[in-house]
Amino acid sequence: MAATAKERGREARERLLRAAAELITERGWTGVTTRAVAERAGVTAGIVHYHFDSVDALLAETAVGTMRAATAWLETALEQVGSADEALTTLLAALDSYGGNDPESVLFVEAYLAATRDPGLLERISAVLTDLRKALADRFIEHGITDAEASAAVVVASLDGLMLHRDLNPALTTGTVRAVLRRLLTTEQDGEGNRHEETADEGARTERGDRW
Amino acid sequence: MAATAKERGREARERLLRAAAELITERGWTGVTTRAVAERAGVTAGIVHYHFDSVDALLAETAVGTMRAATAWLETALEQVGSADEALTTLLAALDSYGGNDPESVLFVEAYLAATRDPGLLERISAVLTDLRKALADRFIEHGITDAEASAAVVVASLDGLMLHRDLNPALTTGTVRAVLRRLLTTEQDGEGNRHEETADEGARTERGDRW
DNA sequence: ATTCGTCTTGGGCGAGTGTCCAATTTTGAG
DNA sequence: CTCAAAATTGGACACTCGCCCAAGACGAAT
Repeated sequence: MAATAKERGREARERLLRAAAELITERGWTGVTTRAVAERAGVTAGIVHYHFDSVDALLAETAVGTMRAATAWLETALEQVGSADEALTTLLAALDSYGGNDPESVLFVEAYLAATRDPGLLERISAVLTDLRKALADRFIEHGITDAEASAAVVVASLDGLMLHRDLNPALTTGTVRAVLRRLLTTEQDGEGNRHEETADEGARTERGDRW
Repeated sequence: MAATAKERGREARERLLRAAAELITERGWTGVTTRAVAERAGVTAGIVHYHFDSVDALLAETAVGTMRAATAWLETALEQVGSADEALTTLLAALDSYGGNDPESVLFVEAYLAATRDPGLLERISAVLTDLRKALADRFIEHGITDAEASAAVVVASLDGLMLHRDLNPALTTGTVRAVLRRLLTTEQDGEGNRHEETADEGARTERGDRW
């Protein structure tokens, strides 16, 4: 067998995946073309159909892979969290870590819309998000949050919505959103005061004037 | 001048706008073509560039027009609302009124993503959503909701995120979401119990097993 | 040195794209 | 009836699209 040839092939394949991810956010799902992907990856156009069955197959694999990587990172980050508030902060910080228009988040939404027209893609994406929801719900359960699964589902969905709206609404700063979202997290003994288990780290991560 | 001719022209123009709106949700923003729009509108392809400067101009006008109409309807609906909970119910019901994949909501998201690549479109869309946010915030203020503007902004953004996720998560029913979202609406004297001004109409609109 | 498997090249195919425009039809105004 | 404005037609332009494939490149195995 050809160890080096196979290796180089794998590398080209991965460059194509990365190039496709960039182009999805830049041009939109249906706006990504064979030749544009090839050019950005530094290969010729013919290569694309050697490594992938079709452009749609390339886009689907790119999207699922990118989403899986991003959520896997989030899930391990959530494991090291000491309170429900901190879990919320972790999620918001992930969005915050990018500039005005986070390319990775845009890819998420492009993938959702593409899944609208591709049942196979829908199923693969559902699996990715189910895992993320479960990871967040587990944290919520652990810290006694009421209605943990439903709360986690709404929070995860809301994050995507907030991402879409951040360009449309200058007032949507991380700090503001955090203050609102934490209200939907309540604990059992929350009846007398709506206070949360940990309010100490209030403005801990708001040091930068982040506008996400 | 030609009154009837002008009238027919106006009608053709509006048919093009409606056809474009359908195709945006079916094929995605960048997947809409001159000829497809013309065919669905029942006119020849040349007409498109008689009534519109370009395909992008047609798409932008379609999106802004559709969004403006939808939000205007919502805004008047919100005016006749008697409590903050009822405002929430009104918004959720708007999403709920459509089947598995609401074509109008998908158009919203397609427009957001398109606005990512078109500053002019971004500005027009921002104006539409600012009005909707303000209408909701006014209701919240009227009924003593804490942090009204921020809460309204998060709710409106979350709605779009929930729309995207409803196909990915069978558990996201209207009733479940409502129960979670209402928690982020708190009033001044909410300190002793986290109860809301009106809890009477709890399951009022959940009669159908709606899955949105 | 020859064979083999893998990857890569570059060009070509038919179909589809946005946009334009001269010619034609429709229609109300003079 | 005549005429000009508005709306429409159908075809053409120069590209770009996804996909395919014969031909070559090149290191590894024999």
